[in-house]
Amino acid sequence: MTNLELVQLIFPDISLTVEDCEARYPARELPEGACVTRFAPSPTGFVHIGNFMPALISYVLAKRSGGVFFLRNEDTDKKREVGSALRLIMETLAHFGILPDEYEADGQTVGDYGPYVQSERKEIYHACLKRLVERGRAYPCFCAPDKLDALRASQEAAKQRTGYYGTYAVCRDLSNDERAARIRKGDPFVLRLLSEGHSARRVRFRDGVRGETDFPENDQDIVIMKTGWGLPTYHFAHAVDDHFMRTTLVVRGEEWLPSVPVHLELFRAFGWCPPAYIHHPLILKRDQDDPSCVRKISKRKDPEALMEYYIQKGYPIEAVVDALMTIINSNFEDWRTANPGASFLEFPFSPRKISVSGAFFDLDKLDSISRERLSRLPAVLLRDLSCAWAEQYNPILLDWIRRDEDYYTEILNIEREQPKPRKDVACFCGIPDYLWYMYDDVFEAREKRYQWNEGTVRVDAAEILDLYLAQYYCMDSQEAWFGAIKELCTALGFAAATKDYKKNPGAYRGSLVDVTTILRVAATSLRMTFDLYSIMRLLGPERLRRRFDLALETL
RNA sequence: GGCCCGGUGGUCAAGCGGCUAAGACACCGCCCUUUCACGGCGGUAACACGAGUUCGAUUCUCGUCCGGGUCACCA
Repeated sequence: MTNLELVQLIFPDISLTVEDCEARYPARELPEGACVTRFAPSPTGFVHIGNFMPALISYVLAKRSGGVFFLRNEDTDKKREVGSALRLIMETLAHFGILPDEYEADGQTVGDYGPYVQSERKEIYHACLKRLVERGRAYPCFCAPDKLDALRASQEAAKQRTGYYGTYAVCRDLSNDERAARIRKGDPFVLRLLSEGHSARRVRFRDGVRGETDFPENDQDIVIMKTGWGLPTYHFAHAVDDHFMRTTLVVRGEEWLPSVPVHLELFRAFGWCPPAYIHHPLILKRDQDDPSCVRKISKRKDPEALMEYYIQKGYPIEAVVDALMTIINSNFEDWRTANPGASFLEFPFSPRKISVSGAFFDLDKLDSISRERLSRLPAVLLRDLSCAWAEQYNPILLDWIRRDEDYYTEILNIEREQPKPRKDVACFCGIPDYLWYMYDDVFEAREKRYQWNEGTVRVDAAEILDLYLAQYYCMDSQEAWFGAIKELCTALGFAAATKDYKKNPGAYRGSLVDVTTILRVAATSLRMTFDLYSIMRLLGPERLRRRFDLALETL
């Protein structure tokens, strides 16, 4: 039996050819130097930071070069597929401003190189598989999983390289007649690549991060079509899809580096030109339970591995992107300092500046970047962003905002729109802790400890608070108010200037700091708050009086 | 175990044969200050180890050690 007859037996219904595909997916007409990149997730759940990283790099590189960035749904593993995952992935990407030029969603296909869902590309894979079988570069393998397990075990015992290769590739040597007979009998089978590689020879290729690299050639007869629905494996789909979708640059994690020889052999088997590759370093994590263990950041163990984490916490998208870019590209931070307002797309991204070793993702650093960004936002913008976030993730904050948006905005505006704004909040979820005490019901309901200075006594505090409300509640301006505070100090025998007190502590009951601390703690229960004048002004005398009464009871 | 990729302060990292080895985050101290914060100034802290090449190695070579990745009909 000839290869052609065997092909007919395996793929009786496929009339599509590789040439048809070539014609259907012609080379893209793009400007010189434009790259075509893609994000190719498998729809198994939330977006992992390790997937977001290549998506971000791919997007930047495509956009900056005037190229195309597309989304391909790699749903060939039907066991792990989660139905809603693709939608979620697209939403997450969109949340961070990454919008693919070509994609398929809700039955809508955008772009000329689709379908963009692998399970819908079966005919294309089969056309390519046909070609390989015809040429004798692929063959059906009937080895059952348990047989392969046994093979591996025996190889390990004999200290041999494991895998399906050389003389271990027993189905290689089946005649086409035997193959046909078993197929007709209904025996399940996979299709394997017939590798022409030799492990003693080496393949050279250029990685965009590391430069020239070489590996032993692939000599494994890897599975290229799985049993069952006849879907391709990742390796095969990668070659076929990225060829016909005319991808010019594949960005993926370093964990793929060892399989490059496989991919190169696949491309060569078809006579196709492989894309350029960038293998970026992995994001690592020190294990909580075992600090000596460093590992790939993991969905299961590390909440911050999911992009969803940053959305839920309410980090501004620019901060997350900046934090990631800082890790990816060693000169991003300097650029950001020089261009604080620019979009990350303006950053002259150079693959050669991608670092080569794995990195810990530092949440402190993210917080710092985020604080900086949030502090530069006008109050109304922060109000809108945090409100939109609260609608999704924090009904309590939403309630506070909705009661009186202007009041909320005024609180946010305290010490904000000025050259050196406060940097108290790193994410929207930090806002309630920042301003809870400005809401009376929250303030009164919360169990709290009044952070009085050591030695503060009731009579002193009462005297200060009474006098303050009775005579010195002056709110014309910050200056007038502060003047009143000083006057109050003098009237009660406190030093109005800290320096005077330091010079001669015995001459006073205390200093202005003691007085303002009493006022602050009485008003908020806290020693650490934003500007006291603003708090007093927003609270007003009635609410203050009530708070002062409450406070005195704790002394 | 085989193959691969790495190894500069706690973290991210500049460096690309000659430097007192940048910077950022974190931490500590001081100053400023009505508190906090912001800001300013300063500080602690690093080239994994051993050979070689060289007048000279963080930088080049080799070895050792350590870490990571990968060896599926998962991607």
